[in-house]
Amino acid sequence: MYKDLNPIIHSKLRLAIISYLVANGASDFKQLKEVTQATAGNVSVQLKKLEAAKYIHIKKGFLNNYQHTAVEITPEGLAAFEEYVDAIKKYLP
Amino acid sequence: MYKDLNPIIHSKLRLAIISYLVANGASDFKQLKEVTQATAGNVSVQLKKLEAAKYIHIKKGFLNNYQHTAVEITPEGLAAFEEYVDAIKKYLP
DNA sequence: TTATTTGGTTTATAAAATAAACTACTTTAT
DNA sequence: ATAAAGTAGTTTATTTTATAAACCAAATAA
Repeated sequence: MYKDLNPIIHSKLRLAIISYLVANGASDFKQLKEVTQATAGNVSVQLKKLEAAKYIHIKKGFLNNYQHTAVEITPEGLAAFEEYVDAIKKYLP
Repeated sequence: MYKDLNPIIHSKLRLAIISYLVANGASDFKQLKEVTQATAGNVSVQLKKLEAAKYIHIKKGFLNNYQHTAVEITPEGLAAFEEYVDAIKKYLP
């Protein structure tokens, strides 16, 4: 069933972000923007949606006097990603 | 880059439809509606988008007095699907 | 001190996804 | 013969999404 693809994960940019977090551990706003090559606005919006879904945790602070937004995946986020992977694999040869 | 995921294929329902066509050859409206468990309206809209992208070919006719909409994937559709598969695999463990 | 850069957020808009309502024709029941 | 029900889809309306442009605040450089 096509609805098995969790729409929170399925978004192109959110999938890229979650996938990166799963593969590389914790990250931050700047790095996620770089690796995805998305605009800052888009990254900001999608991080908020992932946080609202409790798939990531966002911690704002400072690093070398500049603001710094740390991002880490939650256990729920990891579980949702794994479910998503199982679901989408059914569509791939 | 997250933009490598072809948005025409990436849609949940369109991915289910294209994937089914690739795996099972030609199909028709009714069968695609059944296997995806989507509403008729949603199937109708997504088939039109796939046709507009020239990823499928739609042939309307009659079968046992009832209208019948045959659907088959085009070579462009198959190529786009294969590219999509390569792209999304980069996000999966 | 006035630019410029860094690190973001908010806002505006266009595009998507989806289901409800509708159309047209066929078959069945009365 | 005609009303009711079923088949096969399309169109329309509505809610979400995705996205980038414009914006904001603080730090550093000129």
